[in-house]
Amino acid sequence: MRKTVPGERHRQLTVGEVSARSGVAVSALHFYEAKGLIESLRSEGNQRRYAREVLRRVAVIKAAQRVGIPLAEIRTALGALPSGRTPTTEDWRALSAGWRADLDARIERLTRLRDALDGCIGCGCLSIRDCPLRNPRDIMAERGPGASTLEPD
Amino acid sequence: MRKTVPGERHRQLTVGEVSARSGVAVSALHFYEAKGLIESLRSEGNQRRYAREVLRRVAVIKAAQRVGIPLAEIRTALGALPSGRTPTTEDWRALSAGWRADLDARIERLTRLRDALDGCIGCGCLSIRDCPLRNPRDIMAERGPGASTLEPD
DNA sequence: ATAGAACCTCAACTATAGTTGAGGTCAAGG
DNA sequence: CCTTGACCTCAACTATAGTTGAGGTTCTAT
Repeated sequence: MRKTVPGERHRQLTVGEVSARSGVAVSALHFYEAKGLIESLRSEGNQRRYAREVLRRVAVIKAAQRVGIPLAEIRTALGALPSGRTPTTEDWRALSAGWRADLDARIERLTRLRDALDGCIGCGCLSIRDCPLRNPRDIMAERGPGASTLEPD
Repeated sequence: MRKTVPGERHRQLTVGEVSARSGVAVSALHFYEAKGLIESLRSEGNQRRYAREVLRRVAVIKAAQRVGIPLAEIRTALGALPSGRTPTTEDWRALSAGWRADLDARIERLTRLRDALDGCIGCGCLSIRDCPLRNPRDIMAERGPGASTLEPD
C-alpha cells in the first residue's frame, strides 16, 4: 500500500494511482492503452508504471470525450503530438482548438435541428412531404446519396 | 412484384414498401418491431402487413433519432400516444415538444462546454487544477458523486 | 405451374466504450 | 516471512443500433 510520501514527486505512477487521480477506472486505463491512447513502462514484475505526463493525457482524453470526440479520433489527435519531447502548453492548445471546431459544428447542427423542430411544432407537421425534420438534406449536408423520405405518407 | 396501383391507397403495406418509402432498411424495421417501436399484422403466410400509420411513426422515430433520443426513450414516448385511435396532429406535436426540450438541454450543455473550451484555449489550461473542462461539475450538474479530478497533476 | 423476388426466423457479427470475472502474480507493511 | 491488497492477462459480457447470412417459405407475374 503506497502512501504519498512528501518529496517523492517524481516517482512513476502505478495504474491505481493514475486511476485515483484521474477518476478513470483501471479497466478503462487498460483499455486506453490497448487502443494506443496512452503508454506505460513496466516494472520488473510486469506492472504498469506511468510517467506523470499520463495524467494530462488522460485529462485531455476525458475532455475530448465530453466534447463528443470518439476515441479513435482522440488517438489520432494525440498521435499528432510531437514525439520525443513532452508536449507543451501550445501543443495542447492546438489540440483543443481542433476540437473546438468540431464542437461548433455539432452545436450548429443541433441548432438547425432545433429550428426545424420549432417549425414542425408550429405547423403540426412530421407528416407533410417536405417537413425539414423528415428531409435531413435541408438540415445538414449528408455525405452520399442514401435513401430518404421522398414520398408522402 | 407489387406495383402501386392508382386508387389502391388503403391497402396495407409490405415491409419492403415501408422500407422504400421511409428510407429505413428492412432489417431496421424488424429491429424496431422487436423493440416494440412499431407493430405489424401478419398475412396468411406470416408476412408483415403494416397500416399506413406506420410511415408516420417511422418518420417520427427517425426525427427523434436525429435529435439524439435513444430508441428506448422513443419507445416510451410512442407508448404514451393514445391507444385505440390514430394519433392526431396534436399528439405528434406534444411528442416533438418534449424532444425540443431535450434538444435545448443538449445544445445548452454543448454551449457551456464550448465556453469552457474557449477559456482553456485562452489560458492554455487542461493542466490546471480547476480547469472547467477537467471539472465537469462546473459545466453540467452530474447525477451522483462519481470520481472526478480532484487532485492536480 | 413455376421462376424468382420478396419474405420469414434466428444466430452471429459490426462498431463503440468499456466492465466483470477467473485464475494467477507482485509488492510492501507488520 | 507472509498475508493481503494491488496488479497481471484474457475471455466473456453489457449496452446501443443495427447488419449479414443461412436455410427455408410465400407471393405474384408470366
